[in-house]
Amino acid sequence: MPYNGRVNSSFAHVLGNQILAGLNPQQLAAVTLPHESALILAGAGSGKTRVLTTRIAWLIQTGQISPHGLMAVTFTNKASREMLTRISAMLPINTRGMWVGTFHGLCNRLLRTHFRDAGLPQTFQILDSQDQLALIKRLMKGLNIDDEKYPPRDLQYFINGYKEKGTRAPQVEIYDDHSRRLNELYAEYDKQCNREGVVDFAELMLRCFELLQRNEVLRNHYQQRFSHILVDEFQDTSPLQFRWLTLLAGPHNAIFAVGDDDQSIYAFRGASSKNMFEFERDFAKGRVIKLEQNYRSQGNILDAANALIRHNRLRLGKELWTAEGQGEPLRLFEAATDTEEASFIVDEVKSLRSEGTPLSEIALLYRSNAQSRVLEHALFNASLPYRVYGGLRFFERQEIKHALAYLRLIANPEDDGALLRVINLPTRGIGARSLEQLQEGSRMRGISLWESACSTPLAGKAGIGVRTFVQLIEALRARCLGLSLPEMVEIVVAGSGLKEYYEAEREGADRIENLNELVTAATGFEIEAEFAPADDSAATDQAPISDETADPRLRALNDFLSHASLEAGEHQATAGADALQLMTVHSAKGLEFQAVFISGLEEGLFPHENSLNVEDGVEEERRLMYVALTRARQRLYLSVAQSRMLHGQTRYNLVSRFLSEVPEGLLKRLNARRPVTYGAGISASTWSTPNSPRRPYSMEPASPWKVGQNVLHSKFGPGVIVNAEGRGSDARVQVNFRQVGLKWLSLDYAKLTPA
DNA sequence: ATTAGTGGTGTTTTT
DNA sequence: CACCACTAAT
Repeated sequence: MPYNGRVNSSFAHVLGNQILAGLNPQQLAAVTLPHESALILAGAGSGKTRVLTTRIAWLIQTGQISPHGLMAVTFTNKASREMLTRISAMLPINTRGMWVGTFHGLCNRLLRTHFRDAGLPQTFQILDSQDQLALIKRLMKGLNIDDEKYPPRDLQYFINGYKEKGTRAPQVEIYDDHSRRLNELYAEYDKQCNREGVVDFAELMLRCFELLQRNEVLRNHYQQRFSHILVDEFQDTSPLQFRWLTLLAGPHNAIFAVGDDDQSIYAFRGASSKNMFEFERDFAKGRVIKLEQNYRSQGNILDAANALIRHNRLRLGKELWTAEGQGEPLRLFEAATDTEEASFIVDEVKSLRSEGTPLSEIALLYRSNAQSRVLEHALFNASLPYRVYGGLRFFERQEIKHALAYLRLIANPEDDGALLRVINLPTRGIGARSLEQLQEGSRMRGISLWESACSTPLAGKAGIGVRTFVQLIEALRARCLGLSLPEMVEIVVAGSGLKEYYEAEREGADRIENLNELVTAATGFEIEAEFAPADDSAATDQAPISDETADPRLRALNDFLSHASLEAGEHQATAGADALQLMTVHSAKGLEFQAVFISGLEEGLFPHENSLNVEDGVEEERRLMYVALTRARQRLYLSVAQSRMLHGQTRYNLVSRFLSEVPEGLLKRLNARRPVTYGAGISASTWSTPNSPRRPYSMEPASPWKVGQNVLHSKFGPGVIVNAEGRGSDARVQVNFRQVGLKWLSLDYAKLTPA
């Protein structure tokens, strides 16, 4: 629907009232702020998304801007979809052409439109983290770098870290030989990306930033266009993203930043909630609105969350409250093993379901993806339907990546990574030796592997294989031009030989299934794209500055490939069905459920052990726990497993410190710990477990000190035995103490008491 | 050239 | 345990 510039005022008045109805005073104030930058400190469940979308609707409805005159940025694709859905529910406009998206999505859009100005090929491809790591390894091998001394992962971290700060290799400060070498590799890596026409995630941001900084005409154009910039989850912005925002805002535009410093959980990715302090000081200039009324969770849940987060020092300060009642206490279950924890969860889920809670309203949260296995196993055996978010996503599966590599080669033959992935898959008799020759050739002549493959005649079988491959790609490309996207994918899937390859595999059935699914995904993608034909270019071409439209025959393919990298895809079976929701705490951010299980509340896991040595690491973990707690509306379960199978071996952990930060009065312990006597007068304590009365160690001869035993030391405090050796007076045990960590103690000497 | 098998190693969270 | 990199056998 075309925008008329101004809406009939009485019409706007009526609709405006409808839009604003039901907002609390703080929300209303935020929604109707004047055209100035402001910071909205919005606690969990305080109607953050509602405020954001209502402001957009209000700005448009009252004629202050057109749908093209604003930009709204989110972090996840989920969030941006949600925003678009809500806007279209409020306003009778076509949201397709609006600039609402993730940072990376919007940067991609800008770079595609101005690829020439950005110094990129029209068909540049996006590397996901896997692709990036593969490129780094390849680069290092080519340069004969010792990957013991310079682990590829470290280099990846080094490169991304600097890119997220907006620093190119020449500007990096060098401290020692090691960082000098890393930085040389950073420069080499960027050169290689440029040669191949590929761009990693961080590069997408940085390239776009530099484009706007360097090109005044473009910058002015977009500054004039986006008079309002709205940012969701502002606490998660990196320094570079912050500078990108302020560059687009220029001196006159307003940035409406919504965020919650207590929910900042992406510091590891370069995010810094310091941006919030800086933004308040330099842009919002004291215009801060706090949204503290929570509309989601009942009192006890909020009390727990507030009590927990008070242990953090670095806060802007904010306390959630609710007009609803206290509700139920939090339910705590302490299991002996991870398996027992899982079967407890299964039992509870079953009874929740029988009480009428839809499975889709129940979430199982955990700190790390690896924890989902045990839960999935138990759910599968209980035949409860579930859906796992995260983990290996659709577009990250190897068979899909292989198919995409063929498509990428058709779009951009310079993409060495794509070529290496499929030149010998299915096998064409091209082995390591021949590949080395090709790589050597392209390194010497400074050309891509593709060119090398086209021009270097190799002897024997390999030579035939290479020629077959080159001809195959060229034939596929020729057949694809002029076809629709799903037809292209169809042809590539059928013509690449991938299907035959997987048919020969024993476990290839799922993979073939996924390849067929890829064609479906392409069909769905094309249908969506058709809803917004030239909507965007119409708006962009207000000024004659965009590069000529991409070859339309490749445009669809390129868009699809970008989509595959940027939105790896919650593309899974059982999507619509009523199923339990399994996900990491990170991916639960922004969601809410009637009942939530937080499992694995153990030291080393949550908080994660890797966070303990990081500056303010535990505070970030605590914020993560805060996010987890505030996902629940009515019922919240917390569970601990005393022992857990991890990395292939059983580990014994202490109960998470976060549990002791939740006031005891808010908890209902589902299994009270009580002393149990074993053997000849040897007193031990164990966990009373109604669901599985037999514990593993009840099978073994009684002994006072067993691995897994909780103990109390007069000096070191509480701990758990993690290891034991020796007999009689030589007997020693290794204890993991809450306060002082691991210690070996002689049983003859140390004053240990069972706890 | 390809594959199967071995041994060593490292593991958070995501666009 | 799962993913590599490397080796030995085909």
